[in-house]
Amino acid sequence: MRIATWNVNSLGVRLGHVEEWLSYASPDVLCLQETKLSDGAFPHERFAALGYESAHNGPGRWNGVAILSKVGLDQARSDFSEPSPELAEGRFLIARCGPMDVVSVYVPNGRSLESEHYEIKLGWLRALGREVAAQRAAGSAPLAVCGDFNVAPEDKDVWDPAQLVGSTHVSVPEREALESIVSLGMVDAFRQLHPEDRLYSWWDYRAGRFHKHEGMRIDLVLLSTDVADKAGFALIDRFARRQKQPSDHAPVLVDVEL
DNA sequence: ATGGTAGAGCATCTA
Repeated sequence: MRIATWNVNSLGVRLGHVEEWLSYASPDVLCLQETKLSDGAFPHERFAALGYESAHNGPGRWNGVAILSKVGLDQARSDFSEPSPELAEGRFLIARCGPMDVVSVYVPNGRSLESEHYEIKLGWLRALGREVAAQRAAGSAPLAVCGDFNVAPEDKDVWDPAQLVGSTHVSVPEREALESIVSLGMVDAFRQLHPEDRLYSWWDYRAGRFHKHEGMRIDLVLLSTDVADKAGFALIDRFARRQKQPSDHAPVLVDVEL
C-alpha cells in the first residue's frame, strides 16, 4: 500500500499537478493539505475519473485537507472527537482506507514564538495527540497520520539550525509536542528509512531557497508501530517541487507492505 | 531589521 502526503498550496492552482502526479506515482492513498477550497468546490469527480474516492474538509479561502483513496474510503470524520471550535478550521480529516485508518493534518503554522497563534499551534498538537491516543486505544486498524506538521523534528531536518534559532518549526515545545504524539506508538516512516541529513519537503518560495536547497522536512508520514517495520520504501519527490508553478512543498510517499 | 515569492481576492492576510 502506497501512502502519500502533499501540501499543494491551493488545489485550484495545482489540480493539474495533482492529477499528473497521481498518474505516475500511483499512490493508493493521497492526503492533501492547503487545498484552499470549500467543501462544495472540491473536485471529487476529477479524482473519481482516476479511480479515487475522496473526502474533504475545508472552509474555503484558507487551509483545507483531503484524503483520496483507491482502496476504499469510509467513515470520514473532520472533527476531533472532543470538538473545540477554535480547532475546527479545515485542518483534520480521518477515514478508513482499506486496511488502515488514515489522517490528513495541516498543523497551524504558529507565525512566531510570541504570537497567540503559537500557543494555538501547541494546543492543536496536544489535541491531535489525544486523537491519536483514542484511535490507538480503539485500536482495530493500523494508523497513518500524514500531513504538514509545520515542525521539523530535529536539527538535521533544517538547512541551517543557527539561522532558525528563535523561529517557529524548531522550538523545543513544538518538537516536544510532536515527540509526545510519536511516543504514543508512531514512527516517522521516512526518517526510519533515511537517517541522513539534507532531506527536505518544503522550501520557501522566497530568496531562492529551493535553488540553494535550503529547506526543512516538515511533511511527515507517521505509521503506527504495528506496521512501521513493514515500510520498505520512502521518497520525497523533489521533481514535483522543480516543475513550473510548483507548490512550495514536495510530495512524500511511503510504501507499506500490507 | 527587512526582504524575498506565492495564493486568495481586491485590501491586506497568511505562509
